[in-house]
Amino acid sequence: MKDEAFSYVSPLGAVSYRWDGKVCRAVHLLAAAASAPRGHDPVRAWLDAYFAGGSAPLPRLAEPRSPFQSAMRAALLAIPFGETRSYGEIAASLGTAPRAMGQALGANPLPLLIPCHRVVAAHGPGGFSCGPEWKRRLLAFESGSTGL
DNA sequence: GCATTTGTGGCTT
DNA sequence: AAGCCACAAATGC
Repeated sequence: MKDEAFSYVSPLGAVSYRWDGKVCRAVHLLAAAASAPRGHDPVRAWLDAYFAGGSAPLPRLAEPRSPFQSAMRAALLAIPFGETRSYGEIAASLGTAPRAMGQALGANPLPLLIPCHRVVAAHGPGGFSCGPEWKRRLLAFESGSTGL
């Protein structure tokens, strides 16, 4: 299968994702702008809807590497738009340790699609795989889109 | 109140 | 199998 790398230029930055025509295999948040987006795929539709300030049904994502990531994905998707959960909350929800959550989230191949940016530390901003600025940007965006 | 240490469970190599 | 980690809660100061 040919997983093509698409680039989506969002108001918050450039997002690169891999779409093989059926499922979204990976998502990567870039630091700088990239080439103009070109394909018509559910991923792009979702991104468009998301950055429009709303939520949309996720495209078909690649299956998680482990069952745990599946649960983690569900737990993350359960977080409402514009809200944030702590690692401890998610960890407790999954019945695991907070540290495992950090690793699992960090190993998450599909950031943004899976709202891992909505997961913050209990007493701090936490971290982000694709750069803390993205997390901050996304949270600020969601915060402004909802209550404003 | 802030700094350090330990407990913890999954992920990467 | 061993090391690493995007945390949290409990001490120590």
